[in-house]
Amino acid sequence: MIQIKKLLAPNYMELDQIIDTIYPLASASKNLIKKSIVETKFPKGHILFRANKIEKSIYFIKKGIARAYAYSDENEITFWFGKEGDPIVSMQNYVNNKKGYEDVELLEDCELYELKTEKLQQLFLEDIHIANWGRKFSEFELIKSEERLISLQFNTATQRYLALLENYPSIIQRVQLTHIASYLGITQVSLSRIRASIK
Amino acid sequence: MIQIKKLLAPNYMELDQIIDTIYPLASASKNLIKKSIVETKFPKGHILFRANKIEKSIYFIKKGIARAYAYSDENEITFWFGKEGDPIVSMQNYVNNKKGYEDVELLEDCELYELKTEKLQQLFLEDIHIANWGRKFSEFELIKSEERLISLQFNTATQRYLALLENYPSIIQRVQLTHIASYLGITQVSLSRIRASIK
DNA sequence: GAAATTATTTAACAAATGATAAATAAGTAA
DNA sequence: TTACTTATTTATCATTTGTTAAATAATTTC
Repeated sequence: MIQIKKLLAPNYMELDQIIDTIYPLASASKNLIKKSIVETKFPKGHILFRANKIEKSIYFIKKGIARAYAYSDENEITFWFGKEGDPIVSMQNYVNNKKGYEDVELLEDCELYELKTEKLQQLFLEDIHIANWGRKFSEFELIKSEERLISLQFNTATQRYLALLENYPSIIQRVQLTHIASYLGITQVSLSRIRASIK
Repeated sequence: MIQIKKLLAPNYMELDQIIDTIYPLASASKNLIKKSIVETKFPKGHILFRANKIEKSIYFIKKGIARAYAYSDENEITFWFGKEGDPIVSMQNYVNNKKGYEDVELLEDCELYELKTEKLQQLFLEDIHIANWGRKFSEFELIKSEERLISLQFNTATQRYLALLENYPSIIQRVQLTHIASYLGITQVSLSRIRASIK
């Protein structure tokens, strides 16, 4: 079991690759972004974003995984997972300068690239290529969000679990089932039943 | 009943207001966008987008309502409603130049503003203000998508119905319940039960 | 307006999921 | 290792939602 984990463990995701995957930039523009980015590390369990706070940065994951969750009544509900290469953004914050409704918790020791939102906003107004990079960034996040939405609306819990297993095996291997159940919109008891039924 | 419908019927949404609400533009940039837009009309029932086709335009709704739906097995599932002021976009198309998976059907006689995607993409590369306008456009769509996602994941069907009633009363008054049930992720029988239970 | 069509509600039973509690398994720390 | 804590599974029963069919209501067409 531990061997499988090791085999599937993703490598570090380098900054250049993250930036280029969103939208290829000529080096002048790319350097403007890179100059604004610093690397940081936090241990497993660190709360990177707090609900009801205005966060001043967005991040990209070099190494590790994270989850975003919010509260419904007393219950903590996970609605997002991020792994190597993924951005960590509080959308209400990033887009509207409003307080976010989510906490972001690091589920492993993480290495992150940090980018101050204010600096990025400034670059959007100064460099058309970076403005288009920012446009593509949100477009891709939107595609992901829509896929997720349709998966929730169209598929049964069992189908959603199988899809997660298929598309993001590393999440299931690295994250505890409580969080996965909540991400799938079901209880952890229900997820256990589903796992038993598909064997 | 008909009187209530009339009272709540929204007015025409003018193009300037739609553009400005996304991101205020100086008149030079705004005119570049407006020059690329033409008005069109289609009758109720018209299929504006076809699944598995590459659509060449995006639209904004001046007057009327529309829905997007896709098929899961044999079942048609509505996952989006648009009303006056809303954009009609096939995301896979707009973002990735890929075939969309959805049909878009007009649920009333509609007046639309049409904007050729290719022309808009060109403007993104030529005008930094329009690039940022396009960025804000996707950012706001992303916020809406995330809200929808969280509503699906966090709330019961009854809560989702009540929220729709609260936030988009015009949808419930103008759209048949079959579509609303499918949008809420439940059957129309189940929606009937919910409606009966909250009286 | 009457007939035909479509939309919505109601009823009865099946299947899936939730809630609670207890049992087992896995992981952590002394 | 052993004890302790946390995670996961299993069991039971209640609630919600799905499925199918029939009844009623609303809308459309002639």
